[in-house]
Order: sequence, then structure tokens, then C-alpha cells
Amino acid sequence: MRPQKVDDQQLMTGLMAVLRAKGFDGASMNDLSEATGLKKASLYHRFPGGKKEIAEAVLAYTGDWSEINIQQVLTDQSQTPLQRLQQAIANIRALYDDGQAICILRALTMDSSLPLFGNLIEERFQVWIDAFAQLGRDFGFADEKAKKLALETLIRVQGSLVLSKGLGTVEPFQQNLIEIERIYTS
Amino acid sequence: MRPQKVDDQQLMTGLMAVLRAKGFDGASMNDLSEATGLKKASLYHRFPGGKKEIAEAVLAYTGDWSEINIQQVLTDQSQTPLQRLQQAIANIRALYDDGQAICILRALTMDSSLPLFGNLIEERFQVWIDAFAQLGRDFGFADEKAKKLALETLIRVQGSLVLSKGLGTVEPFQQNLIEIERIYTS
DNA sequence: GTCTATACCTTGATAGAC
DNA sequence: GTCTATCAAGGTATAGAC
Repeated sequence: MRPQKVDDQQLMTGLMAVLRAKGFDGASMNDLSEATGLKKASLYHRFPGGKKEIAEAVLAYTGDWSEINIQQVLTDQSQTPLQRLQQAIANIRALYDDGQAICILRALTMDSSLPLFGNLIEERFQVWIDAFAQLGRDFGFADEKAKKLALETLIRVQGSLVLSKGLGTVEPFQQNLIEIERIYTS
Repeated sequence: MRPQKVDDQQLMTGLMAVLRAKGFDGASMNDLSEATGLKKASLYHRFPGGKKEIAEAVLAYTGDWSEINIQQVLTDQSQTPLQRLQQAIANIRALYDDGQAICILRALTMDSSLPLFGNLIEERFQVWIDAFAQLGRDFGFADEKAKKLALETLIRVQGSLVLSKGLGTVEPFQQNLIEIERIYTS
């Protein structure tokens, strides 16, 4: 077989960059083609289902990333809870480019695209919530309180990303990462 | 002159509903036409600048709404701070349809549409922040603390809306409105 | 002010050569 | 596996009748 011009890793990176910046409706196949270096027809060869299948693949990719960089990190019993939290926060900071990037889950959560991916998006959020809830319990919080803190953590991440974009400064995001560490350690 | 088939108020309501549900790229002139009951050509008569001018008008409309239902409410010296907060929260609940709706500012804050409206969006957010900061001072918080609480308030609103959409339940939004009242009163 | 009809372009998607 | 060429559908926007 003819070798792939662009490997799956590079492909996913380019596709995800466009989808989270422009959303499902805003991202055209031309945009995705330019960002990846593969012509449109080649994208359809890799993803016969078209743009919908591309978005699903990106969501699967982000799910893998979350399991490795959030779930596994937060539940790694060889580290202290604080160490795990700090590592997860560092990974979150990298994921969102210090607060400049848009979350892919947020980008795909419009009423026009949500029906296509609803279950996938909910599952991706739930991985984070469950992992942070486990961390909270390991910090010594009661189950109920740990779940509440986990949800607050995600709300702070998502909310501060929206505000950072809207205000044109990453300060809300950066400040909130600090605040998230504080709510678990005080 | 021939009378308007749809008045400005109805028009704005329909246009905003589509824009916040689908975003700028996802909302087509056909969508906007169907939602308002005005044919495409009539929309261009009302808004010669097309979709961009429509979005700007909707942002102006939301600005007026915010000044009346957030800023004026939160700074109304004839009411106690708690009364003002509770009224503002009720208005926020209505604005976002109990947590089911998407914020127009979030919807237009994609990298593809943000460059068109950046300043307008930032100003809309700032009205809320300034109003909640004033409320915080009236509650007795120091200026610095009041500003921090105001930002946290908006982060909670935006974040809980994202989570409510993504998880398919309005519980995060509803819970956070309660939490917002708590952070000012305890 | 609103409408029908239309021009023109971009979109998602496919066919077939290499 | 990747590409050029192409199509039908839907996009923005305009012209002109009423």
C-alpha cells in the first residue's frame, strides 16, 4: 500500500485545532484540508463518513487524552493527592494553551451539532468529573462533597475559558487554575 | 410607508434565538428568515449589512437587556443588596431559560466570529462584571475581593451553562445560581 | 416594507486517474 | 493513499415587482 502522507497523530492535531476554533458548522472540509495538508478527497478516504466521522474521531482522541492525562494522573496511587492535582492542572494548562484555546466539547455543544454527538460529549465530561471526584475523596472529602467539588472544578475550567476568550485575556483561566488547587487544599 | 410585518422586539427575539442556538457560522439567513417570519430579502432590507449587522444588532439588544435587568437591578439603591441579588438571579434564570439556553456571547466567541464582534462582546461581559463588583462592595466586601467575586460569578454562570448543555441536565446551572447567592451572603 | 426570482459562490461529497 | 476535476445542494446577497 501507498504510505500515509500524514500520520494519525498529526491528522488528529490538525483536525482538532480547526474544530475547536470554528465549531462543527464553522469548520469546512476546505479548512480541515488546509490544516492537515491532506486534500478533501483524501480526508474522505480516511473518514468515509465525512465531517461527522471526523468530529467523532476527534472526540475519541480527546477521550484517550483525558484518560491518560486526567483520569490516570488523578488516580495514580503512587503519588500524593496534591502531586496528582498539580500534574493534572499542568496538563489542563497545556491542553488549553494557557487559556487561549477553546474546549472542543464546548465548541461541539451547540444546538445544531449537539444532537450528533450528545452521548460522546457527555461521556467525555463524565470522565473528568469522576476522576476529580475520586481525587476529592483521596483528599479526605466526603463522597457528596467530593462530587460537588469535581463539578465546581469543571465549571471553573469551562467558565474561565469562556471569560478569557470573551475578555481577550487569559487571566481568568490562569487565576482559576490557582483557585482550583486552593479549593482542594484548604 | 408600508407597516412593518414584524416589530423590532419580535425580530430581535427570533434572531437571537437562532444565533445563540447555532452560532454565527451555523445560523443561515434561511434559518433567520424562518425564525422571524420575514423573507430573506426583507431581512436584508432591515439589515443591509447582512448577517454581520444582524449579529451586531442582537448584541446591542442584549446590551440593553443587561443594563436594565442586571446593571440597574444590581445597583438599585432603593433595594437591599440581597434583594437586588435575588432579582438579578431571577432575571438570569429567565434569560437562560432555566439553564437550557446557550449564552449569545459564548455562541459568538468562536475564533471564526470573534474577530467580527470582539469589542462588543468584551463590553457586554464587562457590564455584568462591573455591576456585580458594585454589588459586592455594597455587601461590604473590599474592592479587590468584590472584583474577584464578580468574576467568579460570571465564571459560574458561563461554566455551569456549558456543563448543563454538555451533560444534558440543567442541574449544574440551577445549583450554581444557589451557590452564587451563597458566596455573597456568607 | 415585503415579496419572488435569480445571480453567484462555497459547501459537502463523489468519480476516476495515478 | 492521494490527487484533480466535478456535481448538486445550500449559502449570501441583490434586482425589481407590488
